[in-house]
Amino acid sequence: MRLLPHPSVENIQLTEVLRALSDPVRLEIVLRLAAAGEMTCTVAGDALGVHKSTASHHYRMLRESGVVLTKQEGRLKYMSLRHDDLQARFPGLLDAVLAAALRIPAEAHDRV
Amino acid sequence: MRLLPHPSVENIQLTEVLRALSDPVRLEIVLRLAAAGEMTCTVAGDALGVHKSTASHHYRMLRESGVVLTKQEGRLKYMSLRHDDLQARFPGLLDAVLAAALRIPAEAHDRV
DNA sequence: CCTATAGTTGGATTGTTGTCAAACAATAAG
DNA sequence: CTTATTGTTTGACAACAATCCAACTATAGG
Repeated sequence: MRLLPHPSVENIQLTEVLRALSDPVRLEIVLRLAAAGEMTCTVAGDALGVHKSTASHHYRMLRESGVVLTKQEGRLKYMSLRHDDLQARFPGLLDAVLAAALRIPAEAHDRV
Repeated sequence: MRLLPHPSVENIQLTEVLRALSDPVRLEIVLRLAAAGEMTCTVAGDALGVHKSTASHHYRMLRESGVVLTKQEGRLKYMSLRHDDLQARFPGLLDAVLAAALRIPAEAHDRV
């Protein structure tokens, strides 16, 4: 099991987290991770409507902003929300975003 | 007293709010509004380190995303946080962002 | 009417971002 | 070793965003 480079908890930046969550595709990925816990990139990126390289780009944004943790096992990469880290750094923020996103039809994240 | 065009509560988009709050300059403006309540653009934009036209651009972003309410009285424009509207639409979100931003030195919003 | 104040708009620039396509790398499995 | 699977990287491109400057609008006050 190999861990990819991530920002430490104290280096997670508020503006970068907000920026990461402000993209509809990334928000959808985060919602899936919140609903299903750890999942591979392929599963998380299924039927997102974007090219796999675009999805890969979003995985990196989410990882580098500190929103998700990625670990590699064999040829698979498992992503999971850094829920505890984010809760420690910005209490209530992720939960508020998740609740807000869930209260709205998924198609509306982009534009109503 | 004249009101500028704003999105209605139900048309406030989560991703647009997050996007609006993800800019250090705008986040600083929002912090000032949270601390001092209603204030004019000049006061809100004082010593932000950006040109007044840039600040004006940010005021519009904040208004069009639904974060602030702007009303004109004479030649002054007063901005205030749409705290109740945001609380109704995305409960806990603004408070979590404000708390997160306050817990960090202002200079760190950009980059530590 | 003239002038100062408050803020916006338009243009230009510079940098960032989201996207796809094609090529690549790494691993698992036959 | 060969092949299929998983995901990344690189390049290209268009759209967007932050910024400044200069010009503008609108209002208040003399």
